[in-house]
Amino acid sequence: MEIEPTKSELEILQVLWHHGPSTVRFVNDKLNEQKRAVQYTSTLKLMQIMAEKQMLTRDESQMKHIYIPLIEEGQTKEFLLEKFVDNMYNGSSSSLVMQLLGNKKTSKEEISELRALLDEFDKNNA
Amino acid sequence: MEIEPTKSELEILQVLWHHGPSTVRFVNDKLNEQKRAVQYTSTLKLMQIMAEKQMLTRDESQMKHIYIPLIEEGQTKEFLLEKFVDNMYNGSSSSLVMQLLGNKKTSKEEISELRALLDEFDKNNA
DNA sequence: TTGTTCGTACGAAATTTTTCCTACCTTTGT
DNA sequence: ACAAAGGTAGGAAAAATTTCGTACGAACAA
Repeated sequence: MEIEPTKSELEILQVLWHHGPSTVRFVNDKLNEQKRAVQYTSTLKLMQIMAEKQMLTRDESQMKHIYIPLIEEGQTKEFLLEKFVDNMYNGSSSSLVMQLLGNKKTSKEEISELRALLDEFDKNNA
Repeated sequence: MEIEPTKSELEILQVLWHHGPSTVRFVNDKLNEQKRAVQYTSTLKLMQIMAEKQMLTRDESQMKHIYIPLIEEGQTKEFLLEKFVDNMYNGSSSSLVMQLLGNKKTSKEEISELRALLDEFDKNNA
């Protein structure tokens, strides 16, 4: 993995990962709903660039091109998370989680969820 | 908190947080040791800009100015982590931790560390 | 004293990322 | 047929970030 999506590229990838292959129009609408105001041609341009970079591919058989992510969600996020942990917490995952637990915005539900995950993990790795 | 350090700014902040108030020379040396080749004047410029932005302040009483972080480590990292979780995992911390657990690079030690953290947390919040 | 080293200031340039204008083509509705 | 709506392509510009050259003063060593 040598591909590091920029902030805006990641926004687009999220839409495609979440909703599957989509037109530019669809992605642009989602961004405007969920994120911020952005012109159609800006999104178009970015997605074209992403296709050049081999981050996406597209089906041009119809006039409305369908864009398809070429990089896999889990793999990409794992890569980005690893970089984040390295940069911010000197590679220590537990430091990150400690920060998470100290964060007021992390809800009780999230925390019991965390505990369940860890139990599950232990069970499978006993 | 409205201050969002850039990638390079964060590198500088990490040095200052870790080593305390420092000269440009010191920070630049650390960056070259730990990160990548970068000219002295580049680091200088960046730290001057950060001072303008009120991210740092400096003691100019000596010729070698001493730069001091104005934003707090924990608070800043919490903010950045929250944004990361929002952007990448739609705000779900447990999704992030799940990714962490699935990551081969997360060691067994890290995981028992995690479990200990969670136990500790529960004890204090029973 | 004099030259070398080390510091800051400043401006400009290079790079990266993001945004949008314009042109032009296709589809659709009247 | 024709206008309106919606599509892509491409270039340029804007914005954000990063890098560095040059000038010049202070400290220091010979």
